[in-house]
Amino acid sequence: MKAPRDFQNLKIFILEHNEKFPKRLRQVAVFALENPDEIAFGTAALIAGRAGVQPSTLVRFAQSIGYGGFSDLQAVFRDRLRERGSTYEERLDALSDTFGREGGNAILSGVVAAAGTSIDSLPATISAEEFNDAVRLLARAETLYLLAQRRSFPVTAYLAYMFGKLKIRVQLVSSPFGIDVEQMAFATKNDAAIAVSFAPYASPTVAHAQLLSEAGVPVVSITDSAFSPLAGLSKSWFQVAESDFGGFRSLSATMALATAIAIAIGEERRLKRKH
Amino acid sequence: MKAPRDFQNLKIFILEHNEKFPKRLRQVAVFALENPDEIAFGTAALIAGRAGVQPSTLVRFAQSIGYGGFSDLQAVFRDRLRERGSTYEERLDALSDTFGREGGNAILSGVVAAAGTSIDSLPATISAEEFNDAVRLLARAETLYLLAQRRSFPVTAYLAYMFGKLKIRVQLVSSPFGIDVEQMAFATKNDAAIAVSFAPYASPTVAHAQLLSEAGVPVVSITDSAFSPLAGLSKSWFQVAESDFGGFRSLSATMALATAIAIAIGEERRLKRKH
DNA sequence: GCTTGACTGGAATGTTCATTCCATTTCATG
DNA sequence: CATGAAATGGAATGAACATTCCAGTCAAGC
Repeated sequence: MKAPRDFQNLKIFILEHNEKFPKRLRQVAVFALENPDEIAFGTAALIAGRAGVQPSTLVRFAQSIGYGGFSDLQAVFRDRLRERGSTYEERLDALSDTFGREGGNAILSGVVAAAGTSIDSLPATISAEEFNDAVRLLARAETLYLLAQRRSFPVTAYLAYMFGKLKIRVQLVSSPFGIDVEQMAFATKNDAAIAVSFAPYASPTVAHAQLLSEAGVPVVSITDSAFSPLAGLSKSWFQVAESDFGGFRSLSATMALATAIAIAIGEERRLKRKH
Repeated sequence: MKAPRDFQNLKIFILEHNEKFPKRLRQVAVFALENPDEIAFGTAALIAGRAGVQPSTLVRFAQSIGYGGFSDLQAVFRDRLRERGSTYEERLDALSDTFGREGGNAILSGVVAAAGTSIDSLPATISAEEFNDAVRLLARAETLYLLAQRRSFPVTAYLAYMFGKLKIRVQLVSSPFGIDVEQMAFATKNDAAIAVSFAPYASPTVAHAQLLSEAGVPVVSITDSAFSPLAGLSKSWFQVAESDFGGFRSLSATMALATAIAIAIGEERRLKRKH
């Protein structure tokens, strides 16, 4: 038996052979895949204790899949951690010193790091419940009104495209024709709206959201803080904290959230239709 | 002397006190900050060898900043690696099993993981030289023509907004009026174009890019592979590999790249103006 | 129900480890 | 140049380590 020397393939290998392992060795296999960090850092005695086996069993396990011993196996788990690049936050820190001095490479890495940070922190500010509630609310709507201006406009443009593909009726309320208010007059409480705005909040977006909200149309917002004027008038709202680089914010995390919302609504409708 | 027990602050602490350390201890301090992974995994003897000091010096260093010993210090470096969440790729792997079964949370995490993967892989496909060349080319242009349709349209919408703030003249060639060709007739070789398109390549975008290219207008493209029709007719082009989740691709990485390009062009123009 | 081979627990072993200790060197200060 | 404290190198030490080994247990096959 010869197991691969890299973590990714080792994982697959172990999963495939899991049934063939005797009781205690399987115990080790399961523990290893579930607690890879423990394997990487712990000592044989410590890990064995946690996994409920003898240290010798760890060695036997490693040898049974073709490694020289436990230490050999541990090296694979350590390399896994080593090859994980540094955190986006660390990268941003490192770049903040050199901004302006270096060439375009620093700008690209900086924006990438900022986008990464934003995406990293996205799940933290959004609870599964809120997300599901909002999705259910939006999935019920006959027509979705999409509200955004300026920097946030690309988000609704993308949503409009996605909803189009999902065969969900939308009204993009950011037309250059100035008939926004007339458009929205058709909205009823059987519809719903998605409003996107970040500080400094574009006044048309807030006004439109207000108008719809007062007409009984449920509004779901994507914005940047609890102090946003959108937060108060929304049935539910999502906080997205886009990290900035040199004062510029990308839309990476907001786009990811928008994508998730669109997919989730599509999924919700698909399930409803089945019943 | 009492140094913090978490890596982030320890790093700051060491940097601040670096001058006060005696020669060998400073050697250790520098090595530790430059090779944090070595400290996390290596043994005292091994690390000492690499850093050019005696093992005892490592222990002395740790003790001099208030730690019990080297092992104590090492624990901080290990926690740093532990607390780095798993790779986006791993998260995607883990989710692929459960897609569809779980609720909206899985969808959100999935899209987030896919966006993270895309952003992770962005720097790999874009060399600093190419990026700088493209930026210089675009920074020279009098007017920038932005070409995109459908899914890629939000990217140019965002670019139009960014360039507007940077006081750079743009023409968004995706108007719903059908006067695109007439618009582009004004373009000269002193202008430039940014075209964005992914498979299946929207034919108007390709046609417009072709038109401009033949008129001697340099075109820079953002697309998804070397087989893209945009690749051939562009002065330079960027490859963005957006990972998908359940068949849907977000625009997170593309947005990050677009942001970086816009900032870099702004920076380039600012520097030019100074001279 | 007995035998055989695989599996497992736990003590034994030799090595490697972080740490301490002491002799020597270095450097600032008078 | 002399003196003392701080800094350093390197051997000494005892604890902790991975690994091996062996006796005991278990289950399958006849």
